[in-house]
This record gives sequence, C-alpha cells and structure tokens, in this order.
Amino acid sequence: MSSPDQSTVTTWAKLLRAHTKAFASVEAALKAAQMPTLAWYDVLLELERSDKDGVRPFELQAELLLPQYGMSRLLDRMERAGYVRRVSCSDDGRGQSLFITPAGIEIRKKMWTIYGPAIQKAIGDKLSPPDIRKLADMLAALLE
Amino acid sequence: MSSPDQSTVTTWAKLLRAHTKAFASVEAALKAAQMPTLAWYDVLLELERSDKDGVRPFELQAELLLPQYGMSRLLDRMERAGYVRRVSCSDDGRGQSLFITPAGIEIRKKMWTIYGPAIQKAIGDKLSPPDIRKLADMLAALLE
DNA sequence: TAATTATAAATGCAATTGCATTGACATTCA
DNA sequence: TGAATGTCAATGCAATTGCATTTATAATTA
Repeated sequence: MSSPDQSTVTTWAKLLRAHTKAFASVEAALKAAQMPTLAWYDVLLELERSDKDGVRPFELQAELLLPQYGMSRLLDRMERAGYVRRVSCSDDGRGQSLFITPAGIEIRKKMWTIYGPAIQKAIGDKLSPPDIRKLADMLAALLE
Repeated sequence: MSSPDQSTVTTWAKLLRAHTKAFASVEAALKAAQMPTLAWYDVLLELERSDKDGVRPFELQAELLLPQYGMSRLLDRMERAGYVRRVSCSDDGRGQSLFITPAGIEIRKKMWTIYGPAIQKAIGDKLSPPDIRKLADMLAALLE
C-alpha cells in the first residue's frame, strides 16, 4: 500500500522508456526487412525447441504471457501463413498440438539474421559485458 | 551487423519479461480500480507540469513516444471524458494547445493512489535501494 | 454414473491501432 | 511574391485487440 520513493519512480520510468525504445528499434528492423513480428518469432522458437510431441496452445499462452484469445488468433494467422500446423490432440479432445512447419523453421532463421544484430545494437553495444550481466540479474529480481 | 552473445540475449529476454510483468501488474491495478490506463496518466502529468501556456500535441507525441495518429485519438477520448481541453493555437493556425481540466487534475491524483503503490510493489519491493539506483543507471545507458 | 464444475479453444462484437492519405497552414527559396 | 516543400493534425479503412460468451470435452463429486 505504500508509496514509492523517488528512486523507485525513476527506475520505473526508465524501465518503461528503455523497453519502449529497444522494442521499437527491434520491431522496426524486422518490419523494414518485411518480416513478421517478435510475437511470431517467440512462437516459432518455442515450437522449434520442443518439436518432438508438439506444444499445446495453453502452454504457449502461459509461457509467452498472452491472453487466450490472443494466442488463438495469433495461431490463426501463423497457420494461414503456413508457419505452424494445428493437430487435434489424441489424448485431450478439447485441445490441439502445435508444430512448426519447414517454412516456419526457415523464416525463424531468416528473422534471426535481423533480430540478432538488432538486439546487439539495442543492448550489447550500450553496456560493458559485466554490466550486461548485472542488468540481467537485476531484471531477473523483478520477475520473482 | 554482429550477432549478440549469450549474455546480451539473456538480458534482452529479461528486459522484455520484466517489462511485461511490471507493466501488466500496474495496468491491472488501475483497471481493477476502474481507472484510465497509464497512457492517460502520462498525458495528464505532462499537461499538469506545463500548465502555463499549454502543450502542443506534437510535443507530447515526441515525449511519450506515440505515433501521431495515436496521440490524436488518445486526445479525442480524453477530451470526450472531460480531462483535457484542445484550444486552437493563436500563433500557428495548423495546431492546437492542450490543457488539463480540473476533472483531469482530480483523476490524475486519484490514479496516483493506485499507481504509486503498484510501482512500489513491482519495483521498490523487489530490490535493495542501492540496486534500484543501479538499475536505473543501467537502463538509462540503454537510452543513449 | 449422472450432475456439477473446470478447462481448452474459438468467436461475435465493440474498441483500438496501423497505414496511408488528406486538409489546412507555414516555411523556404527562386 | 508565389510555387514548391514541409509540418501539424485528423480521418477512412483494414487489421488487431479486448471482452464476454460459447462450444466442446475432462475431471470431480454426490
């Protein structure tokens, strides 16, 4: 219930701005290269990592912090684009399993050629290696 | 053009997640209290701070990092809600000056009673005071 | 096991956002 | 000056998002 002190407010403000700036620069780089957005990348990467038996949409929602309907519609678009396959689930009649397609694997790789350097520019070039690790630790503390 | 190393990617990922989590928790608190969003707060605060001769929409866009049409429509809604006034500009026939209304001042104050404690919970309670200051400095480095 | 409750995913509709363009002035400079 | 260019702000239209609800199936429990 207590009010934040000045340094807390400052940190909050800088978190918002740093995120907005970094995020916008990365999204802009992808858009300039006519590629899908970061949300698509996240889905593709998750699917690629656990390709074996597929991933359930509700797991992906939880992992990527999207609302249920948001994930449902994101998958609509990605399926239409040919990057994911939805297969109805054998052991749960309500659900489905998701798989990445070859085209999905390919576009994720292509995206990384833009995404990686954009991250480097937004983060890697701005801080020393020790500070980068320290920043990660502090941000991690916000996640607990 | 170069690829980021592992620690840079980790920091990027944590920046996204920390922002998403903190932002969502604060927005949720405001919504639970039936109050406007953070974007409204930002506009109200800017207007309150420079109440003297008003603020131009294009200045506000730049400050708040919103697209031009986004600001135009945000102001539509805030004007309809009675929180801001748009006055056509005497010295520039293309534009207008923005002013906060008494109702706007009031709602901003009310919002802070929710917003402040929500920031405290999301940031202030998670790190020691020295770390909070250090985090601000590192995030500031990302803004340069 | 039948009824109740919970979970997975989709969807209708309204609100918001993004994109491209327009309208109205200002500024520049030939 | 006045034609060309630049800037401020609004807007039509399509895409996306948010909310509430629905449909379908699972899990629980009386």
